[in-house]
Amino acid sequence: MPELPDVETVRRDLDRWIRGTRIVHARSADRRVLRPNAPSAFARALVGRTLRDVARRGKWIRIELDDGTRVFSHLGMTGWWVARDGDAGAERFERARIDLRRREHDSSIRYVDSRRFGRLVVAREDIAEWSALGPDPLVDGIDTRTFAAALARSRRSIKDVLMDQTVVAGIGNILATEALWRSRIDPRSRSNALSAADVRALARGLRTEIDRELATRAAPDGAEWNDTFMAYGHAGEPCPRDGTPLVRVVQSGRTTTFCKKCQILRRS
DNA sequence: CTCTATGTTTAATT
DNA sequence: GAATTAAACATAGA
Repeated sequence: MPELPDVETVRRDLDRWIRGTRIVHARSADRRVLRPNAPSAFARALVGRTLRDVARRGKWIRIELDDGTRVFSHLGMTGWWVARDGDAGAERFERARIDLRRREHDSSIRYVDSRRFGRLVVAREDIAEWSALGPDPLVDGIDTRTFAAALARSRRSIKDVLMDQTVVAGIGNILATEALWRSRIDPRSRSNALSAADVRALARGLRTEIDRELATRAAPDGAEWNDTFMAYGHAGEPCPRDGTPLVRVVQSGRTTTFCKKCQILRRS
């Protein structure tokens, strides 16, 4: 589920479901997802409060309550939120539920996460993970000068640097793979070897791919996980641009798929 | 049974 | 000390 466009889609859903409602029950027994808080603290902080707004930076969602309490949600690899009727039974892999009172009938939102890499953190102020995030492409935009400076600072591969949440928040394996394909840059290129034109192309590629994925998720058929990618997940298939078979390499433990012909290795 | 997976943190190694 | 890399986490699906 996770990566900027997916998380933004969840943020919009949550905002629609919960803004202005009052929490009548809250429960989670999952110490792993709640870390470092205890289950009792989660319920105690939420019950009776009214939900204000839902913000997002990178892959983190921040829900603000009327007393200033903040609930941070990270979806990990397999997390998402669903809305149900107040009396609906538990979902498969449900890790937390928040029951809401609204005019006529009650509703309930559920956090579902099979692998439990996601987190739900209750705090009185912003948590370190949130504050450490770099600029968000939608909230702040990607400033070419700042972006270029950050890329020039590292000798790591451009693929690794793109996924560094302190450089740009919200880029995961898919966005990095797709943006590099769009900007015709070999993912193994050293970050500090990119030219000014490369940096501009990459910023554009990121923005284009984010907008495209957001539109895909907002489409009426609502497809959440349909394969609309040019390179990601297509190793061995022809590059949509020039037909050369896409190759697969592993960088920092993550699969990267790219075209050796049109994605050129930058060397300094 | 084996392999891979949209992510992050931490331990180990260079 | 900084930078890399591997392992770990927990579970599903091919």
